[in-house]
Amino acid sequence: MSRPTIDDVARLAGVSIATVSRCLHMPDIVAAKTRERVLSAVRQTGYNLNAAAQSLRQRRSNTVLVVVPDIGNTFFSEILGGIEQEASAAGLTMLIGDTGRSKTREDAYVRYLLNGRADGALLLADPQAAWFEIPTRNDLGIPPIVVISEVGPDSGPVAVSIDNEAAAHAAVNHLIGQGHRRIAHIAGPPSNILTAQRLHGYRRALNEADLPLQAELEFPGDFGLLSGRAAFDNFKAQTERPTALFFANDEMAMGFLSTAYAAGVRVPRDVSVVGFDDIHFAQSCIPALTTIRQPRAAMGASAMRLLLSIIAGEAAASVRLPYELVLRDSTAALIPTA
Amino acid sequence: MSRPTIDDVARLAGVSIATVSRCLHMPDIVAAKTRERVLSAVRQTGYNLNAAAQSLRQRRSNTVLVVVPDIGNTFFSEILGGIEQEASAAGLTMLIGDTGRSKTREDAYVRYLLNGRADGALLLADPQAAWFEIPTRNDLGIPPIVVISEVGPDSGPVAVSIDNEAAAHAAVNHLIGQGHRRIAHIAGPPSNILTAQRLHGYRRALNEADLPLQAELEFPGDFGLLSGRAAFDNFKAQTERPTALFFANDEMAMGFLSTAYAAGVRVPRDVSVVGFDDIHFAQSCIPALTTIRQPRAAMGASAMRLLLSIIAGEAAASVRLPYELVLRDSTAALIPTA
DNA sequence: ATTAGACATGTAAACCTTTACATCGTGGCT
DNA sequence: AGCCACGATGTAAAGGTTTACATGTCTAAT
Repeated sequence: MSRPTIDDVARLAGVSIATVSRCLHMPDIVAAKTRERVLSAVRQTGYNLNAAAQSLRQRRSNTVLVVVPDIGNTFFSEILGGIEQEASAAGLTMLIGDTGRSKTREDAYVRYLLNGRADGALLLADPQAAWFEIPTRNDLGIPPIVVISEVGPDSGPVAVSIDNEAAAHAAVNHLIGQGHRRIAHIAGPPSNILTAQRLHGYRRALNEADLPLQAELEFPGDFGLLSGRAAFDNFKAQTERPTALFFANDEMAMGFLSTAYAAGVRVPRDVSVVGFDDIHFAQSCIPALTTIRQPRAAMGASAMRLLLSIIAGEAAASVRLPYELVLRDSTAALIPTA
Repeated sequence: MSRPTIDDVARLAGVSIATVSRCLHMPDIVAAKTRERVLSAVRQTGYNLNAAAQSLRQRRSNTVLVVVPDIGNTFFSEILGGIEQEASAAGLTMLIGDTGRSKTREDAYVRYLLNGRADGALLLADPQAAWFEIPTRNDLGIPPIVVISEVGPDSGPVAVSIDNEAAAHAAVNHLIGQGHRRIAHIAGPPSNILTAQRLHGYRRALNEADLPLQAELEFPGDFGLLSGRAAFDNFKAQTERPTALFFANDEMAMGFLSTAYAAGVRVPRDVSVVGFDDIHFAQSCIPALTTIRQPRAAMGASAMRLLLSIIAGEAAASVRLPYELVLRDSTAALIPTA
């Protein structure tokens, strides 16, 4: 009826429960003959370890929680790969919590961590308030947290990120270098910390090239396909259209590309486009998208290693990794109009 | 140094641990004044429930594990949304395990479930062997499993799916209805159960229209962007090119679209394209992709409800949900060549 | 022959909750 | 006045491991 326990195995094998436990975790210190008998009893009973009891006793769960704002965002998958690699090398199981940007769900995962179901958490982007209300006092035995992507200026938790401001600056500089003078920026959602940083990079690049900042060239956006479409309408409505667009992420750029194509506006002939993130589909856009690549696998791995060392009680500081401007076919030198 | 326990709270509030527990779970049966004192003690100590102890005592974890073969595949996100909704309504936390199609990782999640860390599991697509070696004997207290998408003919576990064979048939029939006679199919990976079913649908449609099955019209594929590109090379190399292509998923179709575009082959003028899944980006392909939509949210919700009822000890049978052929711009009537 | 030590196994405590049952006090009823 | 019932709280057992320590056996060195 109910799960077999270690007692059942011990009884069947004619040994004590301590020996069973040892067979399972340190097989080499138990006599070969005994071990064989025990393992056979394990098979016969269909025994499985009770993780709750184990966690309770060991005061750890051998699990790492990765909290993602939106699984649908393809940006995250490669990061997860990097995390998994390091996690499983350290004997931890990686579990993903998808908040769907909902406060309720987010709270559920905060509780999950606080209740000791995970030995630590990795937060991907867009960290909402709930996580920062967690006291970091490890005198309370609260599991450590590492943030991937940016954290606010108060920078409570340890973080792994690229320099978003510099990357945005590089992207816009590339456009300026190609002769563009009227460059628009489609921003991310205002709530996102990255939005401000990428916007700053955009503005700084314009400033340094003595180009004017114009409010009508800063389009709102929310990182979704639809924002990209809206950006096209916005673009089209302008009396003096920008010749280049810098999107705060690839998905919006893709939304723009398809809408523009349908409306007969050609990229890069009529307008150059730069994205941000280098998501999987960026290479198969039409045209292939020039964008900023973040070293996603490395970011994940790096964050996981950081988390592990904090769990191990070592001091650890935030890490900044290099980005890369990937030149593809969506940008071209400005053709001076006659 | 270490986590505060319920004892610490009880001592501080001057009550027994039973009262503390009651305050946390059934606040209304404890006197208002006491409750207040206890809750304040909880705040002061920074107490958090120890999930391991709770699970151990209650013999359940209030967690559902969702196993995904590849988080990067955007196909899954909407399914997860449907699952989450039902799960949280039932008071369960949804956790995602990403196997990355690796046997090792998959085993890790099997163990996770078997160890009682989750009260049940939902498998998304591509179920590998490991899961089916799990004895379903619930006399051993093994948590139940529900599969989303197809299961093999032996159909051990309960499943939620669409009729892939019929859907493929409908897709190809649409092409035939538009006058196409030479229709190719780009299959999924041979290991995937869906591959065979979609292939059968394709073949049956051809058969019913008295069109010959030709080996050179059945391209291999693996559901990835690159297979789509390879399909283009394959397409281009044929002496008598197909006039329509039915891809076993959208991602491959997208790979084809961008390659074809770059090579000057126009869709749907030169060749019609149908995908499968209706992933997020299908609407913003160039041209927008005709495809089969699976009711993803409904599939997730349905599977979760099924799992819940099995957990509750009720009998439950597999469910089949309706699909939909979404007509967009990548297919057109065949223009008879002069 | 005696004993130190290595090796294999057993004993029992600790990990932290939940919950059935017991206790105690109070107010309402007869 | 005495009793019942009920509401609020306490007591203690149970849930299944891991692991420090104890025990016992055997080998090898003196």
